[in-house]
Amino acid sequence: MSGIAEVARLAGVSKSTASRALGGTGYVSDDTRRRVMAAASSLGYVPSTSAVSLATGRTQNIGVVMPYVNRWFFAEVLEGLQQSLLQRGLDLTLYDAKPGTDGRNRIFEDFLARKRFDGLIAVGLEPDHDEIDRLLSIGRPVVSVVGSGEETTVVEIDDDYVARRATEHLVALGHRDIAFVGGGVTTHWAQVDRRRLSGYFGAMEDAGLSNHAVHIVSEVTMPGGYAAAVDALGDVRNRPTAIVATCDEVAIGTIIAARRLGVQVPSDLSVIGIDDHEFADMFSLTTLRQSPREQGRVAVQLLLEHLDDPSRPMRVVRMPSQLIVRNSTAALDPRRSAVVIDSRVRGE
Amino acid sequence: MSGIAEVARLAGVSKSTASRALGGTGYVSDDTRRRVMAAASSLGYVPSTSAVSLATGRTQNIGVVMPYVNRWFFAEVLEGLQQSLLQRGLDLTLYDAKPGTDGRNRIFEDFLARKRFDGLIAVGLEPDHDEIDRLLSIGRPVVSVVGSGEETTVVEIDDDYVARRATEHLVALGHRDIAFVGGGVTTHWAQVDRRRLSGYFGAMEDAGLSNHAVHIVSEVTMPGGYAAAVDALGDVRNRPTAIVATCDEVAIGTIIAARRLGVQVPSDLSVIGIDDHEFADMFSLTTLRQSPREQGRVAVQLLLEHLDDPSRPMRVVRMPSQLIVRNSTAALDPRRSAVVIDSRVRGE
DNA sequence: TTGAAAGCGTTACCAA
DNA sequence: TTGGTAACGCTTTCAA
Repeated sequence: MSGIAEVARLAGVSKSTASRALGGTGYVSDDTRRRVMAAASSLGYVPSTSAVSLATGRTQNIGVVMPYVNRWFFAEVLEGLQQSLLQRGLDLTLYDAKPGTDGRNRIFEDFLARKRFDGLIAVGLEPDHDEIDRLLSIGRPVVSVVGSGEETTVVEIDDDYVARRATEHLVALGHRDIAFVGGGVTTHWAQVDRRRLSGYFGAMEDAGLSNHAVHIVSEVTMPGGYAAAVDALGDVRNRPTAIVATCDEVAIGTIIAARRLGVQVPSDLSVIGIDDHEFADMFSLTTLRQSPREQGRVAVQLLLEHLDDPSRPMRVVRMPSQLIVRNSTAALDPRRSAVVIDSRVRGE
Repeated sequence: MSGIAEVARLAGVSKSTASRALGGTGYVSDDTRRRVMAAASSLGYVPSTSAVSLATGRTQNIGVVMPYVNRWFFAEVLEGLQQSLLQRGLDLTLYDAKPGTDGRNRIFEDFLARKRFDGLIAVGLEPDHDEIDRLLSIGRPVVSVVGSGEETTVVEIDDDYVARRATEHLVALGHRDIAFVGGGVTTHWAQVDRRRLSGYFGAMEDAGLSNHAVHIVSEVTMPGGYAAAVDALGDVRNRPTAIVATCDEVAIGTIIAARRLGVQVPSDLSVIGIDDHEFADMFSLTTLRQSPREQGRVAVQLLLEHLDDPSRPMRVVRMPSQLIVRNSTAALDPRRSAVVIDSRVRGE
C-alpha cells in the first residue's frame, strides 16, 4: 500500500537499502539498485514529500515573495524563477505581499514563519526594517531581485547608471528640456525610482542642464504614465522636447498620451524608457533593455549556492543593460538647434 | 529545542494534550488550554508543516497550474486565488505549464504526482486527454477556471453569449461589416476562442449578416492584435466598419493599429472587446466586463467545498458579464445609413 | 554491501 | 479531561 516499504518488499531488500538505491546515496550493488528501481517503477512509487522533509529537513520548495504579479517586471521575473526551479525539481510557493495590506502582514507574521521552504526569493519587495528583520530571522537563505537593502544577496541592474545613460542619449540628440516621468518618492518602487531619478539628475547636471531638470510625478503603470503625460504635455509652451520615463510602461503611457494630444513622437517629443517591455517594439520605443527573466534565473542560482554552502558571503550581482534605439527618440528639431549648440558650449 | 514537546513540558502537560489544546480538536479544559497557549506563544512555537502533513495527510497547500502568468486574465485570476487562499491560511504553489514545453511535461509527469497539495486549481489549462487523465488520477479534487472540459468543476463566463452580445451591440449600432479578430483554431486559448467565434457567427447569422462575417486570425496578445489589425485595416476598400475582438488585449492592439493608420475610432471604426482590462478605460474601450479575480475567489471556494465533502457532484459555475459602453463604438456613419436600414429590413 | 532500529514532529486512538 | 503510545513514511547512523 504505502511507500518505500512496499518497494523494498517487492525487490526483496530492506527499507534502508531501498532508500539508498533510490536516493543515490551510499553503497548499493548495481544489481540491487536495478531491482529496486524496477520495483519502484512497477509500483509507480512516488516518495511522500512530507515524510522526506520530516526526515531530511529539506522541503525541495522555494518561497517567492513579491508585491505584484500583474506587472511586466514581476511577471517576467516570476517566469524566470519558475523555469529555473522547475528544471531543478524544486517547487515554487508564491506569496503575494502587496504593500500596506493585511495579507502582507499575515505573510510576514504567519506564513514565512512556517518555513515551508528551503530558501526565499524576494522580488522588488522593498521591505521595511521590521520586515527585513523577519526575513532574516527565519534562518533560511534569502536572495533579492532588486531592493532589499544590503542585508541579503541581491541581483539587480544599476538603476542610476541606466537612467543616466538614457538621459545622455537624449542630451546627445541635442535635447535640453528633458523631463523625468516616474514615481513620486512615497510610492512603492520607491528605491528603484529614486535611484533612476538621481541618475537622471546627475546626467542633467553633468550636461549643465540642471535648471532644465523637471520631475513629473507619475504612478508607475501605463495608465499612470498616460495620465501624467496628458497633464504635462497639455501646456504647449512649457512642454519638454524629451522625456526619460522610469520604465517602459510609463514610457508607453506617455507615447499614447502624446498621440492623443497630437504631439508627434519623435519629431515633437522624444521618449525613452527602461526595460524593453514586450510592447516596446510595437511602439517603436527606444529603451534600455534589461532581462527580468534572466534576473530570476540568476537569483535561483545564487540561492542554490547559499543553500549548499550557508557560509557563503552575501553578494551583489549587477546585471547588464543595453541601449536599444528604436524610433521614439530623434535629434532635436533643427528649428531649435541654435539652442542646442548653446547648451553644448555651456556643458563643456 | 523542538516543537510541541517543549511546549507541553513548559505547560506541564503531555504532548497529546498540548496538541489538542493548540489544534482546537477534542476536549481540553479551559485552564489547560490557556496554559498551553501561553507556553506556545512564549516559546514562539510554530508547528512543523511536514510533521503535520505526515500525520494528518493534509498539506494546507493548494496547487495552481496555469500556462501563462504574464497575461492579464491569468495574472488577475492568480491574484484572486492568492488572496482567497491567504485569507484561509493556505499556501499556493504555482506550476507554470506552458503548452508544448518540456516544463509542462515535467509538471504533469513528476510534479503533480508528488501530491504536495490538497487540491488543484487549473486556470485556462486546456489540457489534452492524457493531461486530463493525469489530473484526475492524482486523487485530489480539481477545479478549473475556464476550459478543462466537463471532467472537473469549472468556473467560467459564457463565452458564446458574451461574443454574441458584443456582436449584437455593433449590429444595433447599424454596422454590417463586422469582423472578428482572434485566435486561430490551432492556437492556445483555442476552446475559449472557438466559443467566442461561434457566438460571433451566431449573432451575425441571426442578424442576417452571415455573408458579411469575417474571421481575422490573430495571436491573442496586444502585439498580436496590433499586427493583425495593421494588416486587415490596410486595405481601405475592404475595411470592416466594426470589429469584435476576442479580448481586450487584442482590441487595444487593434485600436493602436487604427490610430497609426489614421483610422479614427470610433467614427471610422468601432471596436469592442471582452474583459474590461486595466487599460480599457485609457483607450475608452467598449467591452464586456468579466472579473477574473472574482473567478479565482469562487474557484477557491468551490475547491474547499470539494475538500470537505469529496462526494460533492461536479459543478459548472457561470460568472456574470456586463456590457460597458465607452467610446470605441459608435453608430455607423450616416453616409452609410441607407445600407443600415436595408440590413434591418433583411434582418426581420 | 546490507539490515535493524532510532529518529524527524505531529496527530489520533485508546485507556485511564 | 488527560496521558501513553502507535502510527505517518522516510532517512540515517551503526553493526553486521
